[in-house]
Order: sequence, then C-alpha cells, then structure tokens
Amino acid sequence: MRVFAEHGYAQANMRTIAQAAGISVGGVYLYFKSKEELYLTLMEQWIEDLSQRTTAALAETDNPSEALRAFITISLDFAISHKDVILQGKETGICGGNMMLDFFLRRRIILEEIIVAGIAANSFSTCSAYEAARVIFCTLRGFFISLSLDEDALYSSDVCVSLLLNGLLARPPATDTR
Amino acid sequence: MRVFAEHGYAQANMRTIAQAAGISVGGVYLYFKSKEELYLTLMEQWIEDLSQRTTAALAETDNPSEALRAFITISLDFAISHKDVILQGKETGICGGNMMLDFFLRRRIILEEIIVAGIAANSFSTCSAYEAARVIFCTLRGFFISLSLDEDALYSSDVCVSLLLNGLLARPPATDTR
DNA sequence: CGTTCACGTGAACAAGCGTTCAGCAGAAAT
DNA sequence: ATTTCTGCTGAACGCTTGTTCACGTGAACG
Repeated sequence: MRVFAEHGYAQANMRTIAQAAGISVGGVYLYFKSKEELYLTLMEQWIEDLSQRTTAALAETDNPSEALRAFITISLDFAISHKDVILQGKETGICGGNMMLDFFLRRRIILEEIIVAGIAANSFSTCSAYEAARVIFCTLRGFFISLSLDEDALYSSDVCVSLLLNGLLARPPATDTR
Repeated sequence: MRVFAEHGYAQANMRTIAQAAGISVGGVYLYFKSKEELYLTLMEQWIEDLSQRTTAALAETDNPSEALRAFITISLDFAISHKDVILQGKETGICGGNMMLDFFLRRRIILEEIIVAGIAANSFSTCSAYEAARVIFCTLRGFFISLSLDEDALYSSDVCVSLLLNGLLARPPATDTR
C-alpha cells in the first residue's frame, strides 16, 4: 500500500513492492497471482474499512445535517490517514466498470439518501438530491485527488460542511435554523 | 491530445500518437524533443485557452454571485469540451512543482478573490474565503476527474452554483437575497 | 544532370516492466 | 541418513516503451 501510494499504480513496480514487504519478487507471487490482484485486494480492504466506519457513524444520528457532517468528516479523515489513493483508475483499466465504480456509486447514493431525508424533514430546501449528491461527491473526490497532487489545496471538513449547509450568500436576518 | 485523453499519459505511447497524427514516430521528434515536452506543450495551450476565457467572462460582471457562476460554468464547459485531462499528474511527475501546480494555484486565487469581493459587498456571509475557495476548487477538480473516471457522476453547473450560493439548509422565510 | 537540403521514415537499441521457474534452505517425516 | 515438503529466492524471459539514427525522397538550385 505504501509503495502504491508513493508512486502510483503504473510506477510502482513489483521489485520495489517486494523490497518494501521484506520479501523477494517471486515471493509476492505466492500470495497474489498478479500485480492487479494485489492492488485490488488492497483496495477491497480499503473500501470495506471506509464503508463500515460510515454506516456506523450514520447509525448514530437522525439529523440530516449531522449525517452529512459525519459523512464528510469520515471521508476526509480517512483520506488523510490512508494516503493510498485511487488516482490511477483510468491508467490501469482497473477502475473501469467494476469494484471501484460500484463503490463510488454506493457512496453517492448514501449522500443522496441523506439529502432526501433532509428534504423530507423540511430541514433542507427542496432541490434535486440526485444532482446535489453529485456535487458533494465531486467535492470529496477533488479532496482525494488534491491529497496526492497539491496538498495545499486541501480544506477542513468544518468549512466544507458549513459551506454546503449554509451557502455563500448572506442569510437575511440573524438565522439560526435549528 | 486525443490519444492522451483516451489512454492517459503513461499508456499513450509514441507509436499511437504518431499514427494518430499521420506521421512517423521519428517525425514527432522533429517537433518535440520528448514525450514530456509534447505533453507539456499541449497542456500549455490548454491552460492558456481556459485562462483567457475566464478573465474575459469575469471582466463582464461586478456581481460576485454572477462571477462565481461564470467561473464554474466556464470551467465545467471547458472540461466537457476538452476531455483531455490532467489525470496523470503524479504518474508522470510532470505535475510536481511547476506549470500545472501554478495553474491550479492561480485558479484557486481567482476563486478566493471572487469570494472576498462577495464578502466585502455584504453579498456573501463572512467566512474564510481562503478555505471556501479550496472547497469549491475541489468540487471542480472532482468534476474533471469524474469526466474520465465515471462520467455519470457529473453534475450541472446550475445546481452546483445554486448549492454553493444557497446551501442545503432551508432558508427561514421566503428569502430572495437580491 | 548533379548537388543540396529540408523533411520525414521506421528498424533498431537500451531500459524497464510483470511474470516465471529451476533451484535452494531447512524443518518434518520416514 | 535420507527423503519429502514448504516457503522462498532472484536470475532470466518476453514484452513494451521512449528515443535514436542511418537512410530515403523529392523539391529547389546552380
């Protein structure tokens, strides 16, 4: 994982990976039948971990705003603590059509459900939850990319949540939507 | 550009590029001294074009909301019409520390200036323009990535602008901040 | 016609990659 | 002591890649 994170999929070669694992090149092939399988296995664990944390956190609140905050905070924290990224998708052809895409879709649907719940509870204003979920999803995806591209583009989850909930426009009076 | 867009930097090989250009492999090297230089040249044009369109559009309005809308719309339209993407950054090492990073930074600063202007005009609520610009920047970056990763994650610029301006939370009365 | 020169060709080269496999060490079994 | 078995090694193989360079080709010029 460390080697993939540092070099990206294409540039991470089996010799470096083997060395980092304190094993020989051939040894790696005793456990994984190819570089791709190795990568996919790592990604599976990654996905599993993030998914579990998310569902656990979402189970703890009924408040849509809090749910959104939890979703975003967990995603960003996770991204930071596991800098092993998903950048190379197209590069490898791995992302195309399977595991990762499914994962992304599931995440977006969770977001969408949060928004739908918020609208239903009159907590959120009526809008296309479908589209809003995409916007937020891309905000997170952008964060992930920034993480390994130019780190100083990162933002804090608090500001992000606040912006997404309140918007940029000044609220007319003193508003405390609680 | 077409070949880079289709295969990504690492997978796009000089033979394919030459063939797509209707020229021989060696012929390419008469105009560009390396694959990297070729790629950078393409990127430079790309950046130049987008920058010009942006400054032109921003010169046409004083309204921060409209400026934000213009910035976002132009970015997304441009991304769609030039699917030649900047995905490979880390892969190639090209992105590290130079042209592309500078470009990203300039874009983020433009965003930040728009927000600062909005706050100064009491049009936007006070917040960290610095951080808000990062959030919005990542939203756009996420869009770019989605464009070549899973296209159905894309959003419309209208929804994006509306979400960023108004936020998700229901506005207390009927609000028309104009 | 001979020469020059700009333009371009594509086989060949060197380097890097993922993957394989004949072989090894050492513990367990006979 | 000998054999078997397991876990592992790392040189070697085949392939792809970016790059080069000896070699056309055909128009311009004297």
